Amino acid sequence: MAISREVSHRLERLILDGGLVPEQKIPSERQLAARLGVSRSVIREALHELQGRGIINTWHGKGSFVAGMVPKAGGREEHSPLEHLFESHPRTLYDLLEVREQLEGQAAMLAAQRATSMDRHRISKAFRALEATDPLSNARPDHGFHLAIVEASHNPVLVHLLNSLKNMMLMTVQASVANLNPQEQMRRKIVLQHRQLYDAVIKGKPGPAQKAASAHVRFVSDTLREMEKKGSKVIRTLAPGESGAQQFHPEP
Amino acid sequence: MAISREVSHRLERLILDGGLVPEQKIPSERQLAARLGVSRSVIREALHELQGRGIINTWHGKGSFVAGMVPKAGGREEHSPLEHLFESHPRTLYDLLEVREQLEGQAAMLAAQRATSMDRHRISKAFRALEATDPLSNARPDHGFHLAIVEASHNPVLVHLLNSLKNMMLMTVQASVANLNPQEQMRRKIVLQHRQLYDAVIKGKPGPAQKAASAHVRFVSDTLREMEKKGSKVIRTLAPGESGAQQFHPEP
DNA sequence: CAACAGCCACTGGTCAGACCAGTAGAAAAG
DNA sequence: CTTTTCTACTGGTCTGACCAGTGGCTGTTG
Repeated sequence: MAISREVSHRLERLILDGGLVPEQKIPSERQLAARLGVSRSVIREALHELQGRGIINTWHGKGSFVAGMVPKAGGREEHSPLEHLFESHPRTLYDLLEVREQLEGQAAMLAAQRATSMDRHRISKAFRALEATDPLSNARPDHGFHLAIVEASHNPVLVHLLNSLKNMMLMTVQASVANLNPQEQMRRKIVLQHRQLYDAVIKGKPGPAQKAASAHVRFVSDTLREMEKKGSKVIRTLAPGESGAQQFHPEP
Repeated sequence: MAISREVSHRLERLILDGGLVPEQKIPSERQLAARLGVSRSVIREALHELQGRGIINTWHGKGSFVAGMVPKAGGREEHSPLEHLFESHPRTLYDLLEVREQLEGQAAMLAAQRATSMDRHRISKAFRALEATDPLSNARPDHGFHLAIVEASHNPVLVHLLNSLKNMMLMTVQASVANLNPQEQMRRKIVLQHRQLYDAVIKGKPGPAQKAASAHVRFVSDTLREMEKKGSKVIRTLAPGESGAQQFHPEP
């Protein structure tokens, strides 16, 4: 097998296992060449393969960076069968939340088991940003916090699925925080749930982490349901400029 | 924009527009370099991008050829990022099984709760077919049984996800039954697990149903792992004629 | 004649070193 | 202090060489 192929596989594996994390800078071509004992051409060809499959982004003069493993929002409009179903039957939202409840729980459990010190650091950072921000103004910290946990599960399949589900939700429903936070009472509960989840994951308690994450999604789902029942219109429009997915893909 | 990117785009466009036909040989790197007035490095990097996307295949000493899009029954041939990842990193199989363990459990639980009389009838029918068939000869009854249960969960998101995951598995690994059944001992265990799952769902016991389904997937995963460790090559080729995608769409 | 071995002109794969072109931070100028 | 300039990075391109598979042509040999 060609060396460049081996290199690209090695890097890809490293990224999937969490050795290299989204947004993280990859060593320069010259450094990689020296460290792996191959010529720079080989490195460049390997990096171009990864570019081709959207795993890394490269900027002239700055370097190469790991891209998020999320389906691209920009570019081609591929309406998957599921998305189609989703648009025509908004009630599917609760089916989706039902599945998310399960998967977020599993992700939190695995994160509590497998998180490396760097994972914990990223989760903590995201958590601090979450607590520092007013959730009303911005949904990003909330996404960042949950994403950090999911990625700490070191299961690329899980990462991909949850990202798809979340993006799909955002196409129909404004992020849950925007819907729920207005009520101060709700806001407090959510903050508490986040803290419980954070503690469980950081302290490496799989069981409590799973329960906390599941309960959180469950709470959001139940509350949305109740709001709709009471006639409060759930915001189903997307805030302009917030595709929910693009933020992880600053296109080169 | 980098020249190599322009070249790869130009070639991709050419291929998509039909200027270059699958199986057709692409001009040699040196020819392309001379004809486009760029260095060979640029051509090689562009070709590596196309390789990364699975658009071309390259063989040392022979040349580069336009990859034939695998003609699937459905017609749509989008190599999702996840599928791509999956083909090049077989270890992801266990990540996938890890997620399936969770989702199949949830599906069984919901099925036990929500199955209508018609659902029960379909499940029973599929179960009888499963017990009547020799699993060695055909994997369809096994799929049919699990599918009936998943559909009885009445959660379209769950149905869709598990269907996708199963299809993805079949692209890399021959259906688990084909790998496991040869050992009579394994076969008995699997039959027993199926029966437990069936009983729990039909009798409307959510908890046991969930556990049975999860345990079943877990057992398959563990066994596959063990087989690979012992050196037994897990069949990773697809049986001819079974595309794995068409057989799970009996939906009207 | 046919079958074989060897040669040779391809193909892609790798290497080395040079230079161009953006970027960002440090140092010098205002 | 702010602004400009310099400098040490980053990736992008080019050149020319050599290694390594592939397959066809050719001369030898049975």
